Amino acid sequence: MSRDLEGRGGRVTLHDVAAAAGVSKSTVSRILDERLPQSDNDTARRVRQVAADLGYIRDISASSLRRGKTMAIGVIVPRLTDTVMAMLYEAIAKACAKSGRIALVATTDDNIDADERAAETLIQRGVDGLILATARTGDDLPDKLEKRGVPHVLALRTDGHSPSAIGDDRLGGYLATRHLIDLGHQRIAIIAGPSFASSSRERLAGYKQALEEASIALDPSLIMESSFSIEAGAEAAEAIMALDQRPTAIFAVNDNTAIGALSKLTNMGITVPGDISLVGYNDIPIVSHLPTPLTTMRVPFDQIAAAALELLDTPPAAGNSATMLVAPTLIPRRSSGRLAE
Amino acid sequence: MSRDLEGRGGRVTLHDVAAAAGVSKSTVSRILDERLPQSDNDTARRVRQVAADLGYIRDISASSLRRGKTMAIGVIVPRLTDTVMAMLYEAIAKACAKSGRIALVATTDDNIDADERAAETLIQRGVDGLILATARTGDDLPDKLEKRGVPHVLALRTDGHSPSAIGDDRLGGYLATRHLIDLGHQRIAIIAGPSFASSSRERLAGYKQALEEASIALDPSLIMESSFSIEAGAEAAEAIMALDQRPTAIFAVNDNTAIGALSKLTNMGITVPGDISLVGYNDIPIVSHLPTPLTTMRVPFDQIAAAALELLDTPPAAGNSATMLVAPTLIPRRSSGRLAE
DNA sequence: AACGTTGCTGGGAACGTTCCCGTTATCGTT
DNA sequence: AACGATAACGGGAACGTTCCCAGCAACGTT
Repeated sequence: MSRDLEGRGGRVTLHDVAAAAGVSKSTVSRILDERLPQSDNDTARRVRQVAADLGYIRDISASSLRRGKTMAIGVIVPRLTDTVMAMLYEAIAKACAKSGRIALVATTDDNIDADERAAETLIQRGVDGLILATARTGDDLPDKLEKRGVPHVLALRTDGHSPSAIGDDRLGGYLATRHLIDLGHQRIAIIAGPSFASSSRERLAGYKQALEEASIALDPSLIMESSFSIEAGAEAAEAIMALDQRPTAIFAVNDNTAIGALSKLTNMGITVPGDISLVGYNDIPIVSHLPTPLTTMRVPFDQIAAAALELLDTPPAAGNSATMLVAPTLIPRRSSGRLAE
Repeated sequence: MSRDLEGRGGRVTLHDVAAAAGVSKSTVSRILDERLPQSDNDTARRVRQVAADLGYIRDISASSLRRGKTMAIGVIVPRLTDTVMAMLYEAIAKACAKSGRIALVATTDDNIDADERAAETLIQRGVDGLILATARTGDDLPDKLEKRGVPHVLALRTDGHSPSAIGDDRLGGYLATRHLIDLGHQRIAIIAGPSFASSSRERLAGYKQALEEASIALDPSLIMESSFSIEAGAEAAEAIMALDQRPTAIFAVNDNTAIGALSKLTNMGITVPGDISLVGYNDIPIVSHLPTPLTTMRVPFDQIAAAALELLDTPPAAGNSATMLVAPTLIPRRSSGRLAE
């Protein structure tokens, strides 16, 4: 009632709360410290009440300055319009929220310079660590970060030596291909994605492994390198269908290329799964709603996000494995069917 | 060479730079202030050089504390896995970067409580302003923000009185419908979206306006309320096709519902555009790659983002129009065709 | 030669929080 | 009743930056 401070244009500070509650600002600070076990003192309760009444909000800048931490994590992805990246980011954001942190995101458009610029921007923002989903072979950003002492983790893709939280892409590639083999397919093409990404390389490796295990000879002409885009999927499908000996099934490195392939096949008058079976990867929301719902591999982004944060928080001891793998699961849908004899 | 400070575990501060350059920290601060016109003094150049050599990075927490600004803008969207929202966010992030700001994003999953929580989170993070893409009728968040003195703008959707940067949805609805009418269609259904969003309401209004202008009687049974989801589009399409008198064209309130509709129609053996024409809204990347590329309205998200920031920076004088409209354009593709006689 | 202008400089007080540390209160033990 | 242990508290110095203000030199004007 007799508070004449609050009108003062400015914000409610710790000092104001302290004055109103009749204690020192140190005490208020201690009581409102979310890291300490919440005391249910008499004063504690009163102070919390007063703080709430006054609408006190801790000034994060002052807090961060003093604590030396911002409780912010930087996330770098190629683009958010790629639903896979949006899913990853949302998972990371949710995991961050659980530990009172916030995830800042920057995009690079798959431009390798933008990658460094994005990192710089986020570092200037004072993030406590960086999660990179843009790793590609020959990218030295992780090493630079290492040298500068910036905590960082790779997600979804790995460079082979930096701490990484990734899906088990080899297993995924194996399971997807194995699924097609189990359906009777022998001649299976792969839209292989770019070789600069560990995810595509590993999925390809899993594909080869499944073929070998089933004693199916590897036909190099069935391996179509591509990018991750819808268009690349369409082009690859076209190239595959131009082969002398057409395959009866296609494993696409991700849902985007699968969508492109599906589109192209439909336009060529080739039915899925009637004429050809198709498997994608990632299980982005849209693929279950396509005219032909897509068989795909589901990746537990929540676990990848959690693993990434864990790696950031407790960097693995040198020599220890710094890669956390999470297993994908097959989601069978209509786009893959038994081979017609 | 003779710098023994930098080893000290910690960061390079203004003080270190000042010492190394032989000037006071005030001078360094002034020279490195990015808001002032860049002076090309003799000392200025030297200080900048020293700062770069030492790898000085301004502590954003300290800076924000002192300046009373964080140069961060909060963005609240339902979800980023909705490509429209991802596009909007990327546009905002880019616009922010131009003015040295960063965009923090929070998602609500279309949950109205999460809306307030998201705002709270971002405010606690000290954002200088908030951009809301979640406005719905009956939502009092904008008013609460107004009362608390938190600068804010609505984007994509408006509540009718808060400052808003939106597409001209009525025009868009009109143009889309008009396009179908021009192709000879008379019986046009609309998958109308949710009535809680101004965007769907206005697109519906535009639809009605186009019909009226063409003297086509409005048939209420052709108006299907829905959500914004793919599934809702499929359901709506099914309902529309169950009508006694089927329409020859459908205008879907957004691309998602159009995709759902397309999917359902295909599965019902109804061809697009052979049996029925279809128009979507937003031009998300995927729709140009569908088996039947989708005719849709393109929304200039860059302009919406720029307008939103402008409204945040220079709040319109009371009484002045607080709504900035940007016009969408029709992108004709294969999904809409001339009515077969 | 005295005077205001202009431009650059450095000292030092903020910004709001956290955290160290010395003080005081509370309690159970001998 | 005296004592040590434990817990809660308050004063005050940081954290790194910005910004006000006074000082000072250089300059052109009267």
